[in-house]
Amino acid sequence: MNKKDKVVKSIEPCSRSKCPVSCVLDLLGDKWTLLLVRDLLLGKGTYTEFQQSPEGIPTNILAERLKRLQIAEIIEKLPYQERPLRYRYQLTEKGRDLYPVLSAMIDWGNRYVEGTISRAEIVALVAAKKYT
Amino acid sequence: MNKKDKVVKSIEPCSRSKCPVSCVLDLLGDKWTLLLVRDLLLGKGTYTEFQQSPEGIPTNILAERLKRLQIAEIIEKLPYQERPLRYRYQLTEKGRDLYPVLSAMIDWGNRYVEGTISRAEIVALVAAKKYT
DNA sequence: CTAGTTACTTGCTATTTACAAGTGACTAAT
DNA sequence: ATTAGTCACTTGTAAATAGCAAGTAACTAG
Repeated sequence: MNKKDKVVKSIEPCSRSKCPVSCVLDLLGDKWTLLLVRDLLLGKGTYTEFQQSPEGIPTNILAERLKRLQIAEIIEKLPYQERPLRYRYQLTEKGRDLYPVLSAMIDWGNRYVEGTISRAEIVALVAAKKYT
Repeated sequence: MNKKDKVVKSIEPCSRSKCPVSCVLDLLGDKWTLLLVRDLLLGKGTYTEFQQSPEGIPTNILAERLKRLQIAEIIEKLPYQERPLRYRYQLTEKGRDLYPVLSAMIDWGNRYVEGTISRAEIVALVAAKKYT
């Protein structure tokens, strides 16, 4: 095999078992992927917007995760301007339907992890365009 | 520092930001941890029961995750017999309250990942004690 | 006293992550 | 026309984590 094999392997879900939890974790089970889904749900869409989120995702990981999410058809990349041609990422229906998962995480985090900002605060920050 | 420093670092949640999603992922964002929570919700509790789950968790990872979940007070280890003394792990209230997260994942997985077994099938397998 | 079971631990290799720096396409300013 | 700047990545490398096989400790039953 060649050196230049930096192809993102599409990570066959259900490689470990047919359990839906296991399959979902094959796709989304890491520290960064659902943070991108969160950003997208909150209205972010460009590479630099993702980079600016407070967690500070490394750029190689960002690029790799965006590719995997596209392959999984959770997001799609669409041009939003010409001259210069620029793209933004957005959730597909499949991606938007991850909202209940995020929502359950927010509730649990707010209840059990001290110091987390509340759902209301998140919404307010987004409304005030102070979300970074 | 000594060689014998195999202490499980308690992974400070909120190390990256105060966002609840980020904090929850600090705790549970990997391919194995929520699978253990699933097993516990389905009634498993011993080390070998976890090992026998179809995904085949490596034993060092199993031991490490169990320690982290105890530190996070998501599970507790309780003796269930003497001679020989044996322990089983069980969810705390904090742990049981992760059910909505798992539930949302099951729904999404059933809808979007082809070939996953349905929630009904999981429940049936558990009822028939055929869940491994 | 030997074999078996349970619950891990250790050693080693392979894969993944993190961080810093670099690249290429394009545009706007001098 | 050259230079500087922005955006969206890519590359290189070190460090951390995962995966696999084997080993160990405590106990018990035969």
